[in-house]
Amino acid sequence: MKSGNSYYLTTPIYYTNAAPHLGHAYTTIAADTIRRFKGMQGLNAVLATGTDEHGVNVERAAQAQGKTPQEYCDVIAEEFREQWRTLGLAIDRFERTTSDRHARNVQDLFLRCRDRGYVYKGQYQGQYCIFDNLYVNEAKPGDPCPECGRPTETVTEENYFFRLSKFQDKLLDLYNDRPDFIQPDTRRNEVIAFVKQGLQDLSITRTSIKWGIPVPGEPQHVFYVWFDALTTYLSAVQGENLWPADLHLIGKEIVRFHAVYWPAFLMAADLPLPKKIFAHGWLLFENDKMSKSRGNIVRATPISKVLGADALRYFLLREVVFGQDGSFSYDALVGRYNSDLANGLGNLASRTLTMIHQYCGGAVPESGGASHIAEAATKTTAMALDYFEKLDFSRALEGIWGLIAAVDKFIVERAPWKLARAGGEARQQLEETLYSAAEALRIITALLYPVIPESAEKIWWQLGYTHPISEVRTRDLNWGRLAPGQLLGAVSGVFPRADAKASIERMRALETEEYARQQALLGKSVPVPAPRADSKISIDEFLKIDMRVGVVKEAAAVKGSDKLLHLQVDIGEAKPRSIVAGIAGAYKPEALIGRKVAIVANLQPRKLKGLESQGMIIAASLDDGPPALVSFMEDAPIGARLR
RNA sequence: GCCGGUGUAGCUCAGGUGGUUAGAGCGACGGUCUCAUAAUCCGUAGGUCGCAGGUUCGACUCCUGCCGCCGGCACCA
Repeated sequence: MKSGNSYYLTTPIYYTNAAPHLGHAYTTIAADTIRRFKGMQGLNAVLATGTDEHGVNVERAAQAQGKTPQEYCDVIAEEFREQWRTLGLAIDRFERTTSDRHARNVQDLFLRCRDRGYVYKGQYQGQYCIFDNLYVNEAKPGDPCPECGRPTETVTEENYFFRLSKFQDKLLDLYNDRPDFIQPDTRRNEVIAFVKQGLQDLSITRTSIKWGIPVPGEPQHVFYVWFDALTTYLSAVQGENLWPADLHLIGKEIVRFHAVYWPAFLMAADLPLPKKIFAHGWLLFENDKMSKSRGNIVRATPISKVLGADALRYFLLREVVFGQDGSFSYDALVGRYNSDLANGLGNLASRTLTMIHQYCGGAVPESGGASHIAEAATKTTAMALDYFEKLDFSRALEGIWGLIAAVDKFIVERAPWKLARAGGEARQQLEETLYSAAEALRIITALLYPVIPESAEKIWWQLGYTHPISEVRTRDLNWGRLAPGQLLGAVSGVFPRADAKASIERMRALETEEYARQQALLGKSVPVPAPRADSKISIDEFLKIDMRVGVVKEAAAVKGSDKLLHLQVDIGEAKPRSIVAGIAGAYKPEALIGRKVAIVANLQPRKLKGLESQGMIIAASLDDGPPALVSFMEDAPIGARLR
């Protein structure tokens, strides 16, 4: 049972296939912010994160470095831990899929599901690449392996299956009864649409993988990804009365696993379901998707080293609407930093505290404050708390900055420096002004603690407090709590203005270093799928592939497909080859006619959308980028062989 | 192809159930104060509200079609 005063939230557990980058940091920073906010509400907030360490990719990465999987994972898991430490994130539990208690949990969950009749042994049939030891879930017989391009083989093996098909109605009821279960609504709608079209049973074990948690009593079976990974949410707080989780914070790419599979597993095991799943959007880098193949992944620590972790936290939560995709760029980051943090909050703190030192001997003056500022502060507080509760961070921050602007304006209107010179009756006005500014600053600072904890605490000390800001509760946000007579601490700038050009250069330089360091950690062959030593092929093997120069005679879009073009390619044979190619995203049919291309001529024909494809067009492409057709600088004769 | 979302100032975005001169923040430009981090504050410039029709006395706001972008499914990988 869960204790009423607690709030348990999780991030996904991160796959040890990659080193931590800004995307990981984004989720974890948001989670840390929520955790602190819940703490401010007086709840015992517990944040769990961790690492997903099983599977073939990890096994292979370890092997490439001559390490055991466990040794390899120890290094990467520590890298994640260290990352969160460096960023000052308050991680309460760090669960690894390789922990003993987790293995027992996965096995228990499995047994509970099996005992209730939701698990059965069946035949898995699918495509498998022997070379890469990889299951290609959606591939059809004859399809190439996405990793190495070799043909996949149809394998049949004995697996355990989970009866996901039994849960369609229960899941739909769940989404219907608890509209907040999946947020934002667009994700919810997608999940409902997905479940409505029917669910297939899920293979949850494999026999060909070794690096994983064994099925009880049958060690040749090992649990496959999601059954293992999702269960860490239970393992992380085992025996702590914290389950069910109040919030699973995830990225939108793993919504299905959390919103469909996970509740089904739990229902099957008769365990309570998490309260809410919130999927945030992707962080783009200067409007492009961050991906390994583009080489535009950014890491968090270089940013925090130059502008501070709080600058990054503020930027991510202010600039990006939580739940939608957002864009990171160094320019925008520094822009936000200077305009909002340095000129806005930092400057307000600096001017307010300095004036109290100069005009009031460093003690909070005696006053109730100006009523319209008190009102504005009260309104802003209510609004910001409401937005925080809804995880609408950008709106909350926007509102808080409205209050900062109001106080700045008020200071200029009152001109305390003039009041101080005037003396006499102006004294009371001066004190009211400075009390208002200081009290507003106190409230603003406390409200911002979940988002910028380190800087908020600095301002907090400067306001003269001796207890940590983490002890502030929402009721303390009421106007008038700042005690007159309280002696301020020494003033020092919290967000010094940044030279845009210099700081960007510095961040870029550090980023390069950090990238190199992480690459070394991972072993070179992991991030860039370069050919490995044992993947060399003989010339004979190569010559089996018959590549020919051809010219496109006809090209047309394929009905009912976004990606396919149907081409007629002349390679000097009696009849042009009919070739179906997935290049519609990059090429208009008419632009291809007459173009010289390279094709693989001895590929087994196959049917795509009812059209026979008698070959394959050679194109260069990244995982997620548009393909670029191979072409020739010099005139290449039709039918010529490539070798 | 089906479903959903979206397209408003240079940038990021607000604009319940249609109604006087379409807003904010940042950026730019001009000015001001001097407590403060060349900060603050005041002001100015800048928008055919994706395009084309339609409904209406009147549409950014409703309807239809088209175009662009994003996502889900299918498909592909």
